[in-house]
Amino acid sequence: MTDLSRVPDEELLRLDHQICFSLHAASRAFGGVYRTVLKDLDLTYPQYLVMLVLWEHGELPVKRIGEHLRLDSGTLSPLLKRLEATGYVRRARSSEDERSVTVRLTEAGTALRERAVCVPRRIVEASDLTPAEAATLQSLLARVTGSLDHAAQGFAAAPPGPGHATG
Amino acid sequence: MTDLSRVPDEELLRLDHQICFSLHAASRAFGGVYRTVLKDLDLTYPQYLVMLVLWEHGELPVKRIGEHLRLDSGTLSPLLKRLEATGYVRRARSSEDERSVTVRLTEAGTALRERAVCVPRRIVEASDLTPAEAATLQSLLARVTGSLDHAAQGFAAAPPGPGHATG
DNA sequence: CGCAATTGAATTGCGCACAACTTAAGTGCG
DNA sequence: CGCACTTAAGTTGTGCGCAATTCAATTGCG
Repeated sequence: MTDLSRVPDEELLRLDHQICFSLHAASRAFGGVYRTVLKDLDLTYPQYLVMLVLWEHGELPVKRIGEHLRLDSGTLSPLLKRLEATGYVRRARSSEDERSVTVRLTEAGTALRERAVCVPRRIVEASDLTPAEAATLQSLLARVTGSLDHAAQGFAAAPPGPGHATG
Repeated sequence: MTDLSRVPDEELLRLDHQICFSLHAASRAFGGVYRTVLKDLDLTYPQYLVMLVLWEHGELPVKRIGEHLRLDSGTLSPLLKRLEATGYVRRARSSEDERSVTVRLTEAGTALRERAVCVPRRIVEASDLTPAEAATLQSLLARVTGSLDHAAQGFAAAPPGPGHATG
């Protein structure tokens, strides 16, 4: 088991280049393929994510959508306006709580699901991963995201503390 | 070995939700941690990537930086202007080829490396991955990026061609 | 040489991500 | 009740990422 504390900083600087850059590049590569595939549906990639959430859960307040996707109103408000302009969703203030805005699918938005059903297969094929690899990748990413979010919380709590290895 | 063609579309739609979203979320989670860690250095995450390239390769034309990071001048031009405004790089037209702009580190930019050396360790610790896991993740991401780029090329080359499944 | 094609940066326009702030609605405690 | 606090959306400003366009410099070919 490699002891991280023994690896010199200089080397980590290169390793880091590999990992952070790989993730950055992979994310953009996915974005590019989604962009191509989703063009026919008049959706961007983040808009597609919102539609997936709505197809799965039905109507939701903006807040809930944000929780599913970890996005705040600063990102979602204009995005949802564009989805509404395209005609896929409708936004309406909740009558029970006037602060809340409920987003629900229009007929066009519901119907779009039929046309979107072929998207995942095209992406998975383009990625050229076996289901097992995809599963490995997915679980590693989920773990990393959890750890990083946890660490980010720590940063907020404990300012510029010196090396506090999570272990 | 799971045969992808047997998995129903409906299920893929959910699986896809998992994979694409995981990557998206992980990328943003990394971004958040980098943002925190890099704030002291007056660098954004993409600016940090550029600095890594320059620290490794010395002065480079914009074109070369773009090749290393897969970014075009539309992204790099304003980013490099900001790096120049911060005082980390200087841009100058090449005398041999007036079309080309050479980017080189200033003293401050070179000196920054010393202060950036601790960044990777903090990120790796925050991600809570073992070196082996990091290696697995990195290689999977590299493969996916390659495949996706290749597929994207295919989209460009063969416009609305009939089913040319990548196999 | 002369002119079309190519190349490298930069610019413009759009959309996403996020921080910081604003506004309006709900909640709670004295 | 009244007033401070919290919460949900929205707005503003900055910085990516990318497509499309522009412009100048270079290259290539007749």
